[in-house]
Amino acid sequence: MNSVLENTSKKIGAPGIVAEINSLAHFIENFPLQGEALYATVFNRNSEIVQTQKARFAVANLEKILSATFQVSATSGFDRMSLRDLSRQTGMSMGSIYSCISKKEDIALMIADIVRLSSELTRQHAMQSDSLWTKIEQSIRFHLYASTLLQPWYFFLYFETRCLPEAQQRESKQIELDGIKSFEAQIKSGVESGEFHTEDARMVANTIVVLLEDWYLKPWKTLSPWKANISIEQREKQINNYSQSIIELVRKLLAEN
Amino acid sequence: MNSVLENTSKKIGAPGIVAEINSLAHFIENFPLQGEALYATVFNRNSEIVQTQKARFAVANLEKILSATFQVSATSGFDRMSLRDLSRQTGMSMGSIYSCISKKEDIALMIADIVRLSSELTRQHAMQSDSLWTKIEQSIRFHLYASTLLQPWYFFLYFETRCLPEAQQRESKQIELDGIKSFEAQIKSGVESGEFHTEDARMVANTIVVLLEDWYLKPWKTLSPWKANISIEQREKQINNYSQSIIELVRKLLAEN
DNA sequence: TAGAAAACAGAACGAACGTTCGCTCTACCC
DNA sequence: GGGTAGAGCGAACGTTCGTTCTGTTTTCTA
Repeated sequence: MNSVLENTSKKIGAPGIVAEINSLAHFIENFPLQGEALYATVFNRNSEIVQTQKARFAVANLEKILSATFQVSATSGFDRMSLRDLSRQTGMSMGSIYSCISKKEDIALMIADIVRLSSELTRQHAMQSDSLWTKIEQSIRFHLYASTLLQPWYFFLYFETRCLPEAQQRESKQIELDGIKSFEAQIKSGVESGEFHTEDARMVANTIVVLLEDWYLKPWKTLSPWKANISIEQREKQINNYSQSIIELVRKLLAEN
Repeated sequence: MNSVLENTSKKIGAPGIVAEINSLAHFIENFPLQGEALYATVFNRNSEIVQTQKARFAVANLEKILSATFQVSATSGFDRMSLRDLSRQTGMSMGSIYSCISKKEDIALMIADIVRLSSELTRQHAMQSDSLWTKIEQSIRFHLYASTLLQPWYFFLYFETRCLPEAQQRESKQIELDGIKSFEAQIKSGVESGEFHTEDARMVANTIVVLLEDWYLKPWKTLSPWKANISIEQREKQINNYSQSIIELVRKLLAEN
């Protein structure tokens, strides 16, 4: 356990993202939840859930299982996805799957955990900026970056929350409310200092949050035409367009009159 | 078949809402999809699906079945709701349920149909206003009114679209895209005439639509504290607050600079 | 390289699912 | 007021689900 991401109490320490990040490429360099490291994190943070003991097998199988889960459940939902579907899609036998997890629900739990971790990481880091406006801007950009890289994860949590135990459901709602509150607080203090002008900070904050959700929930909107595999440069352009749209919109909402 | 709502081809004629509606109470007087008439409409528009022939029985049972579906599936989802749950909740036997519908999926189909009808009705009617700004304002208000009265229906369609056949899934997405396009077109023509000012009509339109969705998707946000049974006057106040928030926001987004 | 431990395979299990079937009941018609 | 169509009922059906179990193979270690 040499990483803050790997403890089992699921508290996180100081994030490993450096302060000044201004492009997707740069974000990717610093974002810890990608590739093999992502599944290693899943393994380490869920050692009580994951049955497989050897990290080498566990990480490889978690990747297969979770990827297949995203593929299958994207169209028909988690409930309709049977473990036989999963077995077919992963090429693993029932026994293999159950030597990795112990319940179907575990899959959903692990996904929810990673999304919460990702949200926490990006939000905490955005808070490191010094000016109010930069904090808002960075929060928006980081959230878009992270939810792009982990799109299937964010999407899954949103639509499958109801598969989770009630305590986890409440926690997911709380994360959204915290997001709104965080933006609201920044806007309000900007209003007090005379930097921003609005009579409804709550509404502006809420608008930001729902626009951020829209990004990973509705990739089919022509607003952000989503292809499975496009180059990082193209994706960067897409995100920049959308984040600029949001930022311009917020700027107008917070401008004088 | 004496009403435009009752034909089986599911085309709708001129809506029965009169032009000038400025309060929830007034909207309720004119909105055809309420109370018993709502379930009569379900029956008439789905005569091929509904097995029960006598309207008297069919309407009563559809009300029981659909109400129970909303109650049960709100927390656990449509897939997890078994027909035995439904039997318990409605007090009907399995046989009775199947003498009303012929497949579980039929329930979702009927709900989807009503939501589409409601969207169509409210949008068409809002278009009857003469000024551009009033059209936008009315579209927003009507949508909030309708999605409040039919909140469980709108909520269900959003979250259970994936239970529907693929053609229906595409249709649901199309409705959202049409909604955006409709707002976008009005904003654009306002920009051309100099009435509005924005460089990103699409984004403003999209923002309106996601804020409208937010209303019926997240009743738990303290933004719009949702209690099951509050008086019409209180509900009216709630909606007015929220619609005023949206309208003010849009006004600011379309104002000069 | 022998032996223990872990991972894997897939048949088997009981529960629960959506649906059907044979039957009873009831309201309305001539 | 007997006949009948249709509504209501609930046990039973075949299927599929999540999960378990019993071997077999692979991997690690000494």
